[in-house]
This record gives sequence, structure tokens and C-alpha cells, in this order.
Amino acid sequence: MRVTPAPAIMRPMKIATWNVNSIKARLDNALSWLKEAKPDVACLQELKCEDEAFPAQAFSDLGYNVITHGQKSYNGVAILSRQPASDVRRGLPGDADDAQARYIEAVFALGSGVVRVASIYLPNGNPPDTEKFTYKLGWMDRLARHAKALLALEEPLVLAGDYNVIPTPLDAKNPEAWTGDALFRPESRAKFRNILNLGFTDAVRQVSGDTPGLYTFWDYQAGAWQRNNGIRIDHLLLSPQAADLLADARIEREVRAQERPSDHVPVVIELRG
DNA sequence: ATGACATATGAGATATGA
Repeated sequence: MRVTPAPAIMRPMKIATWNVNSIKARLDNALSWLKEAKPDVACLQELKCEDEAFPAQAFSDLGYNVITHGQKSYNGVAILSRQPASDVRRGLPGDADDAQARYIEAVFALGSGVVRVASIYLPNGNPPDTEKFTYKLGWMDRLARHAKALLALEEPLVLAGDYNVIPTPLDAKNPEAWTGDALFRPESRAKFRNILNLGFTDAVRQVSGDTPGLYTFWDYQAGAWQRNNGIRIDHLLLSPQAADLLADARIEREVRAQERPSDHVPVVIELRG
């Protein structure tokens, strides 16, 4: 006798990315945002602490699984998830000598399949006449190589994080002010395009088109938030299989108005599950 | 042109960020 399988419960999955600028300094903001936004997966960057110091219990208490790739004082990335993570990879492949904690990746169940999600903290690269810029460009080359390898899996894939790249003049209030900055240098923009051109979709642009004024970062200085002097540098790049599932993408700019905010705000997408 | 602001480290001033 045939048993009719129960239909899989189809529900959208919310995947977010947020550079918190120190998870310890931002713990209260992060917890209240999670309670409000209820993402299924949250990619965090700039933890500024080692794995042992990450306040994992506070997130477990909210029902999140926690995986981290931390570092003392600088960098550090994490993924919080309603479901347990599998296939966890810590560190971007391609340079065994790179000690900076800027990449973590894991796989989660989605509908009848899976989605692979990476939390990325791409190097800033300033000043651009130093080895910091060289490191940024090299890191982007490594990211492109790894992204290409992941695309070959032909599965839903979301590369989410702080890319430290302003893709086009549309992504800055005052693009002329960023001329020569590592975030807007032609080399940085070209390497970002190289990754897009592998076959990725910029989720926010896919949903919002050429709408101006979409920013994810406002400097703490000179009243940048009050003047809306922002830039869009936090991105979610989708593989073709993830883009097929894209239902929504938005920037949660109200988070920038919190008490003691991060200088970045969360960006959230919804994928059909 | 510079600094402005925030965070970590570690106890004053410096490094980093974007």
C-alpha cells in the first residue's frame, strides 16, 4: 500500500548579512534586531573577538545555532541559524599563510534541497598605495576562484557580507568623495564585477533596479547618518539557483538609528523555500 | 588639509576602520 508522503512545508527563508562592528559592543542591538527581524540565517562580520569570547549563549537562548571564525581584536565572521549547519568551512582557500578571519561558509536545509551560505568580510584595502590594497585585490582573486568552484555545484548559494566595495556611482551619496579610495578604486570595482560576471546576481539591485539612495553604511563622523551621506558596500550575491528563489531584498536602515549603532545596517533577502 | 567617531588593547596612546 502506498503511503502518501506529507507535503514538505514550504516557507521562505530569510537570510541576512550585518557588519556589527564588535559583537560584544553590539550584543544588545543584535539581540533586539534578531527578535524583531527573525532571520533564519544571519551572517555577521567584524566580531572583533576570538571564538571563545563570542557570546554564543545569548544567541542559543534565542534559538540560534552559532558557528564562528573569530580573531582577537580584528575581523571575525559568524553565521547564526535556526537550523544546524553542515559542511562548515572556515577561512578562504588559496593562501595557507593568510591568518585573517574573514570567511566562513556552511550548508543549510531549504525546502527539499539545501542552500550554501558564506559570511564574508572583504578587506578594506586603505590606504591604496600600501600592501593593504594588494592584500585586498589578492583576496578578491581568491574569492573569485572559490566562488567559481562553488558555482560548479549548481546549487543555491548566497555569498553575503561586507565587500568593502562601492560597485557603481549610484551606490554612494557623494561618489566624487570616494575617488581614489580603496572601496571605489577602479581595480576594486573591476574585481567585484569579475565575481558578478561569473554568474552572480546582486540581490538588492535585482529587486530595486537602479533606485538611488540605497546605502548600507554611514560613517560615524561628520554627521554622515543625519546627512544620509552613505554608501552601499554590504551585498548578497546569488548563484543562478538562488536567484531563481529570490522573493525580496531590503536594507534595514532603521537599525542605524538605534542607540550605539553599528556603522553598517543589516541587508535581508527572502528565498522561496 | 585635517579632524571629526567608534572600537580594542590595556592603562596612554596607537592601530584599524571606511
